[in-house]
Amino acid sequence: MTLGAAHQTLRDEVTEELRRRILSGELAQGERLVEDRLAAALGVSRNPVRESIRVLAAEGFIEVVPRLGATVARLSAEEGEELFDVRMAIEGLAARLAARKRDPASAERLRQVLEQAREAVDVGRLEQVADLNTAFHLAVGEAAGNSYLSLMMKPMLQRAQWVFSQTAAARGPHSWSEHVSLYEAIAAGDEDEAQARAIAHVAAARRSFLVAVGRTTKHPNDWKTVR
Amino acid sequence: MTLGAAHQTLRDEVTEELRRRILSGELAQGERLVEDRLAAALGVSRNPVRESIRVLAAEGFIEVVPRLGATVARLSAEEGEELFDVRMAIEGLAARLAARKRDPASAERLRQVLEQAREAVDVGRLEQVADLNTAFHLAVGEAAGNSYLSLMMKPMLQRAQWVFSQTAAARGPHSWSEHVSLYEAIAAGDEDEAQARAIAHVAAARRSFLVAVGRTTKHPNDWKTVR
DNA sequence: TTTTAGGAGACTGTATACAAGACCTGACAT
DNA sequence: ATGTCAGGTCTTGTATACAGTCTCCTAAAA
Repeated sequence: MTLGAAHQTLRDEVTEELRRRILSGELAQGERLVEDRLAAALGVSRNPVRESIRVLAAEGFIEVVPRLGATVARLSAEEGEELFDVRMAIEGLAARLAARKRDPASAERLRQVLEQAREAVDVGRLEQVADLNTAFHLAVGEAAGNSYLSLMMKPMLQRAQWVFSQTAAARGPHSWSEHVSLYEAIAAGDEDEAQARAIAHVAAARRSFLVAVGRTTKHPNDWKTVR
Repeated sequence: MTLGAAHQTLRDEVTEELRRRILSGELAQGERLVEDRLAAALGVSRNPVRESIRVLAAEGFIEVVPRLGATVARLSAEEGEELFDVRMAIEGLAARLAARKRDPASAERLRQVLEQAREAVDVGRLEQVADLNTAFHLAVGEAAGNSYLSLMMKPMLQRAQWVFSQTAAARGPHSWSEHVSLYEAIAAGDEDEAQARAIAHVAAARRSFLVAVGRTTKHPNDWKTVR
């Protein structure tokens, strides 16, 4: 394997690599995660792998049954949809708090991500766009200046990205104009507007998701694959 | 140690025990968690302890710095207050969804917890009351029938319990009448009312907290319902 | 044909062993 | 006084070893 030198510990590298593989679909829903195999594949011992599994389980990407082992979680269409309810509540709050705080550095960070995204969209690097989308939403969360909110949002947004990647439900460029208008409301310090736009944005994403699920699956409740 | 036989694996027992010790204050904020010592104290090897630490870190009860070790997280008064913002958003949503769903089994569960709480209050078992309070809020979350919401709420509510226990900011019996009225709104299927009562309940808890820490309220947070 | 017993293999759970980083201390130099 | 360097200790990171449990396959019994 080629675990980068960015991390200090193998368990962090393994955690990130496993999360990446799950988000990218390399590890399919329901797929069994055999510690030995993963360890061998990543060139490490079982220990870092096990610790990673606990973390990813706590974040909801993996399901663990004692003595039976770990599997990649399954996302039913219903669970996918449910996530949007949570996102609306959480991201609406994040946008409101961010607007209230109106921190210049955070605003700069948002602009930065938007700029990167515009480039990535132009060049058509779809993979990167998904990451930047997550980064933008996360940056709104950070801008709220609420540490527990940030802690919650990170796995939540990664899960959202997962839902989309598993559904082939990418959103068009209008998603980015929604981001821009959300940014503007935050920068203007308009709490109500910021919250409303964040909620509307997630609601739009939900509609895209539902359309995609309706299109790409024969049995809406059984769009999951595997095992 | 007296690890019960309720669990199948040591790591689950250790996780629960460590969480309990943190919530109860036996392990103080900022206290260093030395794996060897914990393992010896609990009569297990370091391995289950390490895995527990990862889980509790993901839940925000422990902070880990690679190669330096783990410490019990510190709760500033500000962080404690911030948690209430998140709770209002999340628990408001949970109450709304629970009212929408109106599941009889869930309602029964809520009644059950309320009944147990009434007994515990009568007998004056304060320790148990705190647990039942958390159990009630969690039951509302379960009643919403949203799996990711439940996943989020469990650590969030435990953290809330921690905030209160660390602040000696217990609430009086009126907290339970608020619970009852929340239950009634849910059972009646009144979404708006349920959400409003949940938010009001958390807001009241926030005021108790602020009084206990001797802090003046920054933002009354009067924002209304969502959706 | 269905059911059940039992045993081999695979895998997880737990413990132990070893490697390496971080911190402290004290001597010595500037 | 400040700095820094060496060594020893404490602790975490990682690997390996062993034990216990589950699965699955096979074959005998009903």
